Amino acid sequence: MSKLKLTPEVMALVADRFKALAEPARLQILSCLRAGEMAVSDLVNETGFGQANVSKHLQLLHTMGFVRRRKVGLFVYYALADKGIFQLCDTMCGRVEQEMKRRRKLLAG
Amino acid sequence: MSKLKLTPEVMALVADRFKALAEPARLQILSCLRAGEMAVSDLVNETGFGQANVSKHLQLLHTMGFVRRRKVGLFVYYALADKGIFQLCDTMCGRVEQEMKRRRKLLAG
DNA sequence: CAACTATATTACTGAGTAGCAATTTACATT
DNA sequence: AATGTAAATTGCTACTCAGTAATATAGTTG
Repeated sequence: MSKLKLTPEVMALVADRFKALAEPARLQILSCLRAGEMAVSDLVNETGFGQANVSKHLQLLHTMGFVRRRKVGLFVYYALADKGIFQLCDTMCGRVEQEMKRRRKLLAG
Repeated sequence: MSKLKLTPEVMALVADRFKALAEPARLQILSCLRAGEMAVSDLVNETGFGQANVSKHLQLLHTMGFVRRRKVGLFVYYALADKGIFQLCDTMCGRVEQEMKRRRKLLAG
């Protein structure tokens, strides 16, 4: 319960984490990882993004604590660090959904 | 329960909303609004940001559905649109806190 | 209507970063 | 050791956007 004080410094840290999720490419990568652990090359194939690109996105997601890595020989397997990411994405997804519903109702009315 | 399909288009919308929260200035504005409805000029005084700057941030937050507006004479009062924003920010704040705890433990050990 | 005030908008500059190509690093196999 | 492969890193270009100053818009008051 030790509530963290919302100093500008803490807010910058929070903002950094939101920024990590503020990129469709990274959301897509996280979405892929929902199915389970995957190597970088798998994610490259799955998403169609370039290898360097995927690698950089994964570095950022790892730095921000959203994914964990596991090295096996040449391969590096990435996986979601915890379930908390779902809550964040699902909450935001719900907001989008609600907004679309409101929009539809407005057009219909 | 009507789960929205995670098409790239939907993910872009979700990313846009995360992006709105991915800015310390906007988090600070939202944090101010936690105390209650405020006019633009109040937020300018409270945060120390420029008027144009605050206005632009508020536009974006409004577009993304995070704040509602209410015009009274010359003044425009902004307020948090709902409680859902707390959940998002608090969740992210919790992640930061947990990370700092882990960091401290690592240094101590 | 003229002067004033709160907010919004516009035009601009500088900083950050996504994406790509090329290279490097790390490990494996022969 | 030499070759091959997966992932990381680097250098680059193009684009986005935060912040600011100046201006425009909308409302109020004399």
